[in-house]
Amino acid sequence: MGSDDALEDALVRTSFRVMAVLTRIGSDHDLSLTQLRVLGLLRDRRPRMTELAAFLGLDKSTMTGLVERAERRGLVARGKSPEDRRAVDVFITPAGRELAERVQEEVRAALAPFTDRLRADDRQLLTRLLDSVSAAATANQATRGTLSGPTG
Amino acid sequence: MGSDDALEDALVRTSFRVMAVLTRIGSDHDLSLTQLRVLGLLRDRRPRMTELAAFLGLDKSTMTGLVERAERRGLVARGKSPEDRRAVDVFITPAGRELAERVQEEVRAALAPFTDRLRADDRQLLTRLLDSVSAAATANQATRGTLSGPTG
DNA sequence: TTGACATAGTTTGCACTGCCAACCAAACTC
DNA sequence: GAGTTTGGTTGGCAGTGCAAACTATGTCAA
Repeated sequence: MGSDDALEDALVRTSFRVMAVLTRIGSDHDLSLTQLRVLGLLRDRRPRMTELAAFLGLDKSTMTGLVERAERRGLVARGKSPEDRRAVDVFITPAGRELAERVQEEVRAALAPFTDRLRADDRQLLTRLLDSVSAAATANQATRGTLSGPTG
Repeated sequence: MGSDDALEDALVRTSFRVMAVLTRIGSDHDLSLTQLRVLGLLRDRRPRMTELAAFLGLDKSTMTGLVERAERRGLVARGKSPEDRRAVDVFITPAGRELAERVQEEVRAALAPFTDRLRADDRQLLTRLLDSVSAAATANQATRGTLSGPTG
């Protein structure tokens, strides 16, 4: 098999570091990791509750509370779909967008010190490699995500 | 400064993918991300409650419940320190160690498909670059973490 | 030695996260 | 139009995590 697992272990270690940064910055703004993701997702989407839940890998009942609290804070809003009167779609408010952008900047700034010690060409290389890994994960997730529907 | 933020964004994206894998595998074994970390940490340490909390960046009161539940499941145990009768140190049980190792293998296996599409030399390169980033993060965290602990 | 203060953990109370099962309402199906 | 599926909410439950209050032990100084 894959001889040694150094790469997998390094991915896990690094991910925990990154999540620690995200958690800290999120909590500075009273946002959980999940809410951070929601805000990020809504920046360029206007999904329905169920779609949002699928994106996040959460149960739809979890979304109700998540959106409800974010709505109470004025970060997102719910709209009724004209096509399907059952459906509720979720979108980000101007305040939510502003917060999402501020948080993104803070995250970038907080991560920069860790990546700055790399040379410019290494930075570019790392970006490419991570994108490659991430893309593989996405493709795989899409495969599984589809399965979660009606059948196998 | 750093011109574009592609690297920081790639780190965040990849980290979310990795955490999704960890979350899924953890939940297969009824373990939260935090419990996964606890078990991992205890594999080669026998810290006190407060040290453990500092490692994880959590409040000590949070540790009480976390350890209590893991102890109830027989994964960890508490021991009284002979030097300081206030102190409680935490260690992993054989069952806990076995579970931790099984989970680690599953995580490696689950991540392998994503990294396998890289060529061997790219894998090695990525490992080196991630370790470099991770090490920088550790140094930085150590600086902050140490302040709460006894000393440097 | 005693009194003041610091440290290690626990307890209590609170809000949030996330799941499941049950439910309602609107769509689709035959 | 009865039966089923789909979209979302509700209620109940366990776990996570924080903050404040508390107990017990340790430390330091007068």
